[in-house]
Amino acid sequence: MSKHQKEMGVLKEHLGKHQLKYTRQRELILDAFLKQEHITAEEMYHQLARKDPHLGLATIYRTLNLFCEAGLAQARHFGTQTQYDNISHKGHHDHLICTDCGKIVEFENCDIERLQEEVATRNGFTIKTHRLELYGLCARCRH
Amino acid sequence: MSKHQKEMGVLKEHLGKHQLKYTRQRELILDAFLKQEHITAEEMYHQLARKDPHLGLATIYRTLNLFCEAGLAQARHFGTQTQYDNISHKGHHDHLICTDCGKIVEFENCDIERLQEEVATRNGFTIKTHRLELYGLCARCRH
DNA sequence: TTTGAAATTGATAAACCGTCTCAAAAAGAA
DNA sequence: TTCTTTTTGAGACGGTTTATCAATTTCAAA
Repeated sequence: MSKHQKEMGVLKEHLGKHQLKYTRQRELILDAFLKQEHITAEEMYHQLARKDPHLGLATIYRTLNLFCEAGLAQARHFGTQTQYDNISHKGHHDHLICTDCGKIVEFENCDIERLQEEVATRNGFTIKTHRLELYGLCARCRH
Repeated sequence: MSKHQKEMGVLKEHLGKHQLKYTRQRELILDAFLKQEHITAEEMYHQLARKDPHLGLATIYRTLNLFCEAGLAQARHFGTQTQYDNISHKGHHDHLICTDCGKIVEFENCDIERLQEEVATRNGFTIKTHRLELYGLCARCRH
C-alpha cells in the first residue's frame, strides 16, 4: 500500500486514457520520484540501481517524460542536465548565489510570487513552476 | 572605433584581472554578440563565417563562456541548445516559457526587481545579475 | 624592435546527455 | 491459457559542448 495514492491515481488515469500499461518499473520510478523535490534521470538511475540493478536508463527517461505528460512532473533544463521537478511538492525556494565564493542562500518571497502570477496572467500563461536566481557578492566577498 | 565602448571596457578589465589577452577573435565575437539580444554558438558560427572563415566553433564557445564570466552574457539552456543572452541589451529581460510548444515571451518588471533587491540586501548580498524564468502553458497550449 | 614566456587558436577527437532501435519480455483483455 | 499490444533493457546513435595539442599570437620586458 503506497503512501502516494493521489499521484498514483493521476498516473493510472493517464495510462488508461492512452492505452498504456501499469508496470513494475513505472511504480518503482513513481515511488522514488515522489520522495524528491527534483531529480535528474542519472541520479534516479543510481538511486534505484540497488532495488533493481537491471533497470535501464532509457526506461527512466521514458518514464519521467511520461510523468511530465501526466502532469506529475515538470522538466527543467539546468546546467547541462534536465531536472525533473515534482509538481506536487510546493514550497518552491529560490536562490541567492555568490559569484565569488559560491555561497548559496535559499529564500522564499510571496510578494515576488504574486507578481509573477500577474505577469503570467497578463501574457495568457499558466505557471507551473519557476526559477529565480540572484547572482552577486555576499557580504564577506564584497570586501 | 567601436560603438560598444562600455562593454569593451568591461571585457578588457576582466581580461586584465585574469592575465588573459585581447585578441582579434575576441573583438570580432564581442562585436557580433553585442548586436544580438541572444544567440547560440552555432548561429554565431555561421554568422561570422563570412568575416572569418577560419574562426573555429570551439573558439566561439570559449569566448561566449568568457563573456559569461566577465558578466556580459548569461547562458540559458533550452531544449538541447544553449542560448547566450546579452545582459546589456535591455535592463534585463526575464522569460515566460511554454513547456509545451517552447514559445518564449520576454518581460520586464520593476516591482519584481525591487523586491529582489530587498531580499538581497536583507541577506547582505549585492546583486550583479539575476535570472527569472516562469514555466507553464501559453494560452494556445492550455487547450 | 626584438625576444620569449604565456595565452590563444583551429581542427578534431572525445565526452556527454538524451533518444532511438529492436528483439525479448510483460501486461492485460478475451 | 492465448494472443495482441505495449514495454523493457542494452546498446547504438545524433547533436551539442568541451578537451586536446601543436602551431600561432599576444604583450611585457629587454
